[in-house]
Amino acid sequence: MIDDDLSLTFAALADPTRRSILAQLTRGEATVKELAAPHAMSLPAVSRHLKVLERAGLVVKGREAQWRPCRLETAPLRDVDAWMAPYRQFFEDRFDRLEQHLRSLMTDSTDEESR
Amino acid sequence: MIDDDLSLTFAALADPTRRSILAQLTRGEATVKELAAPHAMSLPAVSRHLKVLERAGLVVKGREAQWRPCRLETAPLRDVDAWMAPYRQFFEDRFDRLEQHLRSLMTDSTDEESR
DNA sequence: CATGTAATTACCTCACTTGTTAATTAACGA
DNA sequence: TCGTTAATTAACAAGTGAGGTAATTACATG
Repeated sequence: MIDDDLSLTFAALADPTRRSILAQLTRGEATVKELAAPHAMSLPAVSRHLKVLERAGLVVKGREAQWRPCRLETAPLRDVDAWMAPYRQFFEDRFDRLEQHLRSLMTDSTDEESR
Repeated sequence: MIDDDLSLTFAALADPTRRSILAQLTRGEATVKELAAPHAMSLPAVSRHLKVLERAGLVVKGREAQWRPCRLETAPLRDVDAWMAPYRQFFEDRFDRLEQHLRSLMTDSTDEESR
């Protein structure tokens, strides 16, 4: 994808293996081999997944001897969050309404207080 | 993509044209032709983009004579929002600190009311 | 019924992604 | 220096994505 940052980020997130890698990295730094371990996949494949995440800015790779400790970088996720903002009202309203509905159900079943 | 819902959603969002279409739909329903108008692209191309969005559940198409009024559906975005939750702590801390900083700047410059 | 409009489907092309195995680079350590 | 380990790169196959034009479907209307 020769696209913008947001497209790069979304494309990076559009793969279960890569999302799994990100989840792993929330538990701290890890080497490529460590990140590859839980995935039924060759090491080069995981290495390329990491490259995609790196290109999207979601992962930063360091160098320690022959290891490449990978670290989570959430800046692109903040951009996703910002992109979501205009859409949030479309589902947060309904959620609020649902929450309100559930709350009214509770008050109805237990005791009075109509509005 | 023979993947899960989240991958389908992220893949659908990983294209500027499709995100532009979603933005258009926040301003109300629109036909395929209307959605295609702002994009320097053939109608079939836009039709296929809509199919991707539809498959991801982000767009619902109705039928009115020969028109297919498209409507925004944000349920998948709520799933994205939920997926982001564990990562939010990694960047919201900083944002909260910024918000707090800005708020303190405001109260400092205008007048009192600390807590 | 013929015509025009909205939209999709068919067909083709080009480029990229994802996975594999084999080879290569880089660094440590006996 | 030789062998081992970590990781990447090379080379290949298969699948997918995105675009175009041409043909087709579906509906409305003169």
